[in-house]
Amino acid sequence: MDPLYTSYPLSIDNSLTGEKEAFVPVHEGNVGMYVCGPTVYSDVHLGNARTFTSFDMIFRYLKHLGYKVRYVRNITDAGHLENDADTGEDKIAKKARLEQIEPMEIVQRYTVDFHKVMDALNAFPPSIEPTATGHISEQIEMVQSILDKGWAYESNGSVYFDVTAYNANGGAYGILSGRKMDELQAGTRALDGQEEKRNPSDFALWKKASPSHIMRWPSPWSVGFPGWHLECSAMSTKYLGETFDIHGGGMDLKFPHHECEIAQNNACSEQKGARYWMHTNMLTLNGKRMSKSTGNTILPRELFSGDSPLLDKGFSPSVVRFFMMQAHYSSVLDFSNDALLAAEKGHDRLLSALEKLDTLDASKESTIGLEAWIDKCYQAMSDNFNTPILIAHLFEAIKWISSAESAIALSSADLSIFKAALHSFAFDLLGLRKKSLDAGDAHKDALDKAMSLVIELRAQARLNKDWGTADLIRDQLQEAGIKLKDGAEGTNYSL
RNA sequence: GGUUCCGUGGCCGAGUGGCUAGGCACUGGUCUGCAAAACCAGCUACAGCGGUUCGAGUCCGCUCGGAACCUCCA
Repeated sequence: MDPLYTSYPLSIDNSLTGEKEAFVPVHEGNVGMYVCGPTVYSDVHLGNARTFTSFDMIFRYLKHLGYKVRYVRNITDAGHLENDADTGEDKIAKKARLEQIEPMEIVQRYTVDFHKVMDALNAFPPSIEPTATGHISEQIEMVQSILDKGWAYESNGSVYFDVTAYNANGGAYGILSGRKMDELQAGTRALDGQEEKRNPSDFALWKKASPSHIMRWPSPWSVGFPGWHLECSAMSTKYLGETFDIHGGGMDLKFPHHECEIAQNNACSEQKGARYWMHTNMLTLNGKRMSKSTGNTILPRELFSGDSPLLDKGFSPSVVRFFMMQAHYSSVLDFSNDALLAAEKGHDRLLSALEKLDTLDASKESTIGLEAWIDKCYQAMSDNFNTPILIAHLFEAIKWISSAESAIALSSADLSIFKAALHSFAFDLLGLRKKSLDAGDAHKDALDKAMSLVIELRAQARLNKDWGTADLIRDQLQEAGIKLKDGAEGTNYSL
């Protein structure tokens, strides 16, 4: 049987060209995808979580289509300059000194935290999660190779990429972000080492370490650390090759980070690295950019627990994920208490319909066009991963399932196809998770038994028209966070 | 100031020139001891002003408003 990607060919909005393009991988049937990971010097924030959740969905769909995917997402644990430090000191080292611990201790703590958040959001780990500090020699080799080409120069122990020379020799710095060279000259500020550069738009490939800089490695030029953009070029090349399929990251990395990456890759191997660039959009909170200084910020764990002045309550990771999937990855998404509340209701309705799916009976014949429906779902996803459209189609199916009089009938063959399709769309692709999986099963069993007893007692009271007792039970349970739902076939409850 | 992008019904959010996206809220109904839940039905918007077109939410121009980037940032 042919893989799904032949029936539902994928198209991707390529930010390198600005066009939506048919996706054709370098090696048929295989996909190499590199996504810029987090800098692990503080708590992962919600924006990071959105980006990585989007790429998790993309990873899931690529695999679902039948591709063999190698998904590489790095951990940046070295090499970024502190923006408000005039020492040119490593971000991680600076924080370490403030907290009086080892840099790698910071890295470890926030890496673990990051993994916890992504796990809660039901994101698969990438195939490879390389660290910048684990790939210093590869980065040094890359610097050397660019120097050999003549597109970089050494200055006082540091090495800078020579943007002017690169562009004079056929390079296209600015190709991704649409920036023109002359526009890049203005508006620079007094960064450390600026006087070492020939040109303000040149960027560091290797930086000589100041005496206070803790993270440092020997190199042919100085004891120092790699430049801001080098790790991604080095690691994507190492694990995916000089030319690979997809490179992703947040929109904010487009310039300068990804622009520099392309230049570095191109300078080394005359390949541009990735053929398809995908940029996920930003997340705002109550219509504004998140900012710690104004208090307009929220951490994933605060979102889950509700421990924030901006929220009435906590939202389960599956609800958060559903909320994110209701918007397209390439659109700005605004987080707010009200929007989350609305998403939660939709999410819960979707999941309870999926539970009801198991109780559906098969008929002799099908009365709906199941094939056409499944086709629509795949076409939405294959059209640049349009999860909001997929969700709209899912709600159409929900209507079929939950109509009281069973508006539809499905043959037993179709019923199992229908079940399998819904499960794979909701759980395998969107990555939603059933609530019951969160609670311990033993507790759940015990609660079920206790509740059926309470429900039985209330049913007796109602039979005796003892409304006082019946309503007391209902109201007290409500206060305890348990909601009774009276239906035609008896009463059940939800937490 | 420059680059990129966005402004869709009460709210959130899809829309790839012509065919009701969807969710939440709301209103009516079914059900019900009451309520909730559930189910059924209704709710037709595209910032403003011009232009192109037989036809524009969708293309072009201008105006207003917003976002990201231009300095580390998903």
